[in-house]
Amino acid sequence: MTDLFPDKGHDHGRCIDSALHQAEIVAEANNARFTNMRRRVFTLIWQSHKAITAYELLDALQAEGVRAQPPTVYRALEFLVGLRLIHRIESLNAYFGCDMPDCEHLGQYFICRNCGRVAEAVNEDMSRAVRTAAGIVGFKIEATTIEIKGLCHDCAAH
Amino acid sequence: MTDLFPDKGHDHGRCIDSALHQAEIVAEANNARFTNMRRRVFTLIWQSHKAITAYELLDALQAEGVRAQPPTVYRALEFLVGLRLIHRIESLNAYFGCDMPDCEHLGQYFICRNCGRVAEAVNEDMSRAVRTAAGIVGFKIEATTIEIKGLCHDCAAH
DNA sequence: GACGAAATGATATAATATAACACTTCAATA
DNA sequence: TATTGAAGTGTTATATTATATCATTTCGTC
Repeated sequence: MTDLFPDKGHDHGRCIDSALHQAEIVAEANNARFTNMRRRVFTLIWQSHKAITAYELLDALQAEGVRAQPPTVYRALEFLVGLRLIHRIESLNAYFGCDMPDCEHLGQYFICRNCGRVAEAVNEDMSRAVRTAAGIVGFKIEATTIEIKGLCHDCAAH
Repeated sequence: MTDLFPDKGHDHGRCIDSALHQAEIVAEANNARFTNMRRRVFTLIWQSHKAITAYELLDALQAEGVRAQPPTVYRALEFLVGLRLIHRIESLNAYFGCDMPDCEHLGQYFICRNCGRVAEAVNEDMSRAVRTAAGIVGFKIEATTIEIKGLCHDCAAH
């Protein structure tokens, strides 16, 4: 078994740094401006491996002393989702950092209801199953949402 | 190709009747009361093959002369979702009638962004892929959301 | 430095959802 | 059949999530 969820002792500072670095590259490649506000929001999202809501981000920004309003947060989120630097988890109305923003992928999200952590997986069998099912019914796919709720390995064990 | 979406000329009255009939059976089997309000909401959801939001339902009820408030609608929805008589489409914040409430299934929803229709499919390859992926990472599944947006066969053709 | 496009600020409000408490309905049964 | 208790619904208020609109600022380009 390979646990997708990060170790308890993992060096989270490195997670964030690496994500930021990748994000800068992606933004650059898209001729998009990775502004201060966007960087702040992105960094806040990466503070944990949980999904975070727009208003939690807003509170966090305000706690940092930034005078922000909802539209500011939603704009940053829209930007980041657009570049696939983060993903929106529909069933939580929340956002989650993507750790493979440089390749197009159909991600599936495992969401632990106990610890709140989210892990993204890419699974070719699943992608193929979706494509095949769509093909059979003549459906032209534009976006796919796969969200799986339950207990992560750690939480299921306790 | 088998189009999951109903024919233009299909007898929708029969859809509704059949759904209502099945719903009554399911409710009975669960010792649950299929009250007037719940029946009204259920019937409204089945008025079309589109997903409908809570507030659209509320408006429809009020248009029928029923003096309803949001909690009334949300309670009926909760009841119906609980019995799996309807499904919530997370990415639309909307609800959709299930046409196979009598068997437990992992459904996937094809949502046409042009005509708004939704079709539910059950696909064993996909279910297996989800289970396998979860097994590999030691995740205990409790609920799965699969929503696919794009163009249905009819709309893609035009 | 002037200009225009993009980003952000600011205010207001729309859309979605739930908490809390009062009242009614209904089926079981005393 | 009257009682009663649980389930359902009514009602009011409010929480949560999201967007529209217009003013101002920032920033790269000329």
